[in-house]
Amino acid sequence: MKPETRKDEIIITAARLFKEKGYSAVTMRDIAKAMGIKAASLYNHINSKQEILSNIIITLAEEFTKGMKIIMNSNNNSIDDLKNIVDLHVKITTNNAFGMASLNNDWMHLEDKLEYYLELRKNYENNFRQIIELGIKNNELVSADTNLILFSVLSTLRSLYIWIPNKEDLQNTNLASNLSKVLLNGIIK
Amino acid sequence: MKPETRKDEIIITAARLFKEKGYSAVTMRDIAKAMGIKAASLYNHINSKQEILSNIIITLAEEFTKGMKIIMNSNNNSIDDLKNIVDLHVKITTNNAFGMASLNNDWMHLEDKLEYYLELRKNYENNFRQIIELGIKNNELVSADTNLILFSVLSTLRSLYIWIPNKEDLQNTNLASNLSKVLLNGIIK
DNA sequence: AAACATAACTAACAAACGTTAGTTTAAATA
DNA sequence: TATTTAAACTAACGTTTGTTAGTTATGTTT
Repeated sequence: MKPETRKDEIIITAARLFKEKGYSAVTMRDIAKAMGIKAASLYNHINSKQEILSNIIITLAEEFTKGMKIIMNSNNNSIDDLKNIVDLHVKITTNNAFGMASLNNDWMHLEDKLEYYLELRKNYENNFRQIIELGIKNNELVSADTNLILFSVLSTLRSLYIWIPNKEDLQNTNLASNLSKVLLNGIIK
Repeated sequence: MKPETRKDEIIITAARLFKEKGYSAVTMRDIAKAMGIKAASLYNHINSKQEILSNIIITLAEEFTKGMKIIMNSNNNSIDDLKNIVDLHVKITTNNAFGMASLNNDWMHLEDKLEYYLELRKNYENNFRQIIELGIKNNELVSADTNLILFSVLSTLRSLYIWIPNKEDLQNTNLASNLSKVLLNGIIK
């Protein structure tokens, strides 16, 4: 996530501040100050505070959608699908941990894009659930409650943004495979 | 979490709204409206908005501290300790899922009580880590990275507040034991 | 009946909010 | 050199924010 345009710089700066205090607690003056300019100057590059938020969230949500589509279209078994989902979360979160905080905590402040976001999320979860159900059906996974497995795995993956920036000792090359072991060993048959 | 005093009613109402939109996005007028009164009337019962937040969060944080102390003082093996921690989270979250949202997402808006909260949280995580380390040392748990196990389990437990209110199909009597299986089977030797 | 307590109210405050309008500066292009 | 463009600026706007002060209504206790 390197800034290419001035608009990108604003979005990246905002995402960093949104992670620390949440969307509602960050003012346009906060964002401007972090960039060394005045709040009004931001409006040469963006149309509204809301636009910053939806840019952060929708970009990420679409990355997940795209990644999931590739996984669903592959002909792997369920366990490899799950490992690829872990990889997907680790990769996206490593590239943009700040943005992931907004995705997790500030999606309800989306206005125009709220409905679209909720649809993307619903579809993502449904695909995830489908992979788990198929794994149970094919006897690759233990037959625990599907929603409980989904909840457990997804909760951990969604919390990655909190831990990844703080832990260089968990080097990211191995993080995904180590995480897969801890997360999936309990449900693999 | 039944309201006993008018102050309790305010805190419970506020917690519900805080869960939906976050502390910063909820106004005193929002809270008042939800109770059918005017914002100024709230100040007959509480001293500030901040007081509402710290009441919600510190009460819960101290419940966790108390529960952890009991677990640490028992002479159980590590696996039973972990199961008891799962129970503790399920119990507290079931009783006050709204408040748990504030604990997870709005702790950074604590002012006077921030330092105290961070200390409670640090101690809790250290105790949790200690239990895992002892389990590995005693050959009860697989020797994966301690912090990775801690992160994985704690992420799921901290996200319970999102799922518990929506899922009556996961009946709470069995939730804790089912969750223990999914969460812990992967790390138990 | 008088005094008190509880819990609401109206009205207003200063500060902070997102945003707009119009202007200036400096660098790139013609 | 003249023109254009990018990106900053100052000043202000109407609104919303948390909060305070003083008042009123309704029961409860003396």
